Amino acid sequence: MTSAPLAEAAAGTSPEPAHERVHRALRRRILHGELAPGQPVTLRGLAAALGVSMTPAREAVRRLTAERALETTPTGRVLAPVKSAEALAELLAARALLEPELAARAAARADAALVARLRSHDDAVEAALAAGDAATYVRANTAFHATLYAAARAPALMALVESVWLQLNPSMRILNGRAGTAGLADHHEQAMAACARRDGTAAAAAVLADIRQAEALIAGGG
Amino acid sequence: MTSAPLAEAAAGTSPEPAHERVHRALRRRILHGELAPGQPVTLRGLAAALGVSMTPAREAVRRLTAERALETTPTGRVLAPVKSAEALAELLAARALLEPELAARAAARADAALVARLRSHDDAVEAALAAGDAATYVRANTAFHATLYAAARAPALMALVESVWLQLNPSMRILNGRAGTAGLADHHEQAMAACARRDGTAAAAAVLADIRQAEALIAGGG
DNA sequence: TCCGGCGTTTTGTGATCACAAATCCATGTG
DNA sequence: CACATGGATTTGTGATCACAAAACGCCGGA
Repeated sequence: MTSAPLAEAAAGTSPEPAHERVHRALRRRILHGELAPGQPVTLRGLAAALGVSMTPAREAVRRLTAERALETTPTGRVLAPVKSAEALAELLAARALLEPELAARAAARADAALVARLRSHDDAVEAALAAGDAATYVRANTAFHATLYAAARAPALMALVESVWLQLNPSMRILNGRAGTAGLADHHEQAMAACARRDGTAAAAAVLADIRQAEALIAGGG
Repeated sequence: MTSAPLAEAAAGTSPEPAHERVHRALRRRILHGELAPGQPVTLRGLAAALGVSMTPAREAVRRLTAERALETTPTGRVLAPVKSAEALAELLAARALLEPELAARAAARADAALVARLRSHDDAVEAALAAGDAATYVRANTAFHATLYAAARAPALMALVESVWLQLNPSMRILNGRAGTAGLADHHEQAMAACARRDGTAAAAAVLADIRQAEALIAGGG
């Protein structure tokens, strides 16, 4: 197997370790909500799927479990965690504490290019919402927030928020699947307007409202 | 050569994996500030120090790097991260966002036993401060906060805060080494009083003041 | 005294293997 | 028809190995 060491060796510029590639691939799947809660992740299966041996697969899984994106049972089995309603509420509380700060910092550094990228992601959000495509919605919504916060240039805070998303997104997919109502993008609009004005306070308020809306959705959906 | 599989096998109740033991041991060292920033951590060295092979050592290191407690250079070397002043400020900002919430939740659930445990840890803090023992101070101070927040029963928030501590503590040791001033425990006193009264707001305020003091310390120390 | 080059040693990486435990599934029994 | 029980299979774990690259130290020259 893995008879082909991949053509990227020809590029020469990026001798990326295999375990990092596995980590990013699995992380992306989780962040996009493609991994259902409770779904097991086997080392051999993951390794075979990406054409590597068990060792880098194990390293990638360990990293994700450290980020709480995966869960290890007492017997060593690894699976996407099933979050209780209380756990989801706690994660949303964490978002409510962290993300407004990130939004405020981002808005203070915003420029036209950022607003344009945000607009592009928000269009995708609304399109997915209209089409009832839950998976695409989660991906686009995450991309919107990630793009906004990246402008804050606060890597440590960003890492904390991403850890929360990794825990939240698998469950969000199911949640949004049954709550495909409209009008969810209003706060995105406010956030973009705040960025255009470099208004950090308004951006923080918009993001907080966005999160509060998600909280209400969970509380309502039970 | 790990000739002795440890007597814990006799207990029978906990067949704990080796990689978890390595992870906890290394994590404890980092949390206690025993690992100086920039100090390298070699896989073989770590494995030999704990009597295991490279594989579990590698897994433990991966977990810690995922928690941002360790850093990987482009060449694969692993070392305790050297934080810039901006990075430290960002981490303290994260503490200021998260810990007051945890303190408020903890105070609402506080009982006499908790206050007693906090008192015990705070005594150790003041003793270490008086003795100028930086390492013990970091350990006792962390134990005080950890004990308080554990009462909040918010595991996800707690995990985020612990990740911040892991990044902060190695640098804190150096910082406190040169700033051994007195009167630092006042906010701990206020926090314990707030817990005794079940006053969440006051507990949050006390913790926030504690963190602001640390921020001022860093800003002053430059 | 400082600096560049070269060989040795150290180090991370990924694959493979043996082993024990857990899981799964089918079968038989009440 | 529900449920326990048996064995076959899957799975995580930890050790070991070969390999390439990086780090280190030494030495000679300017």
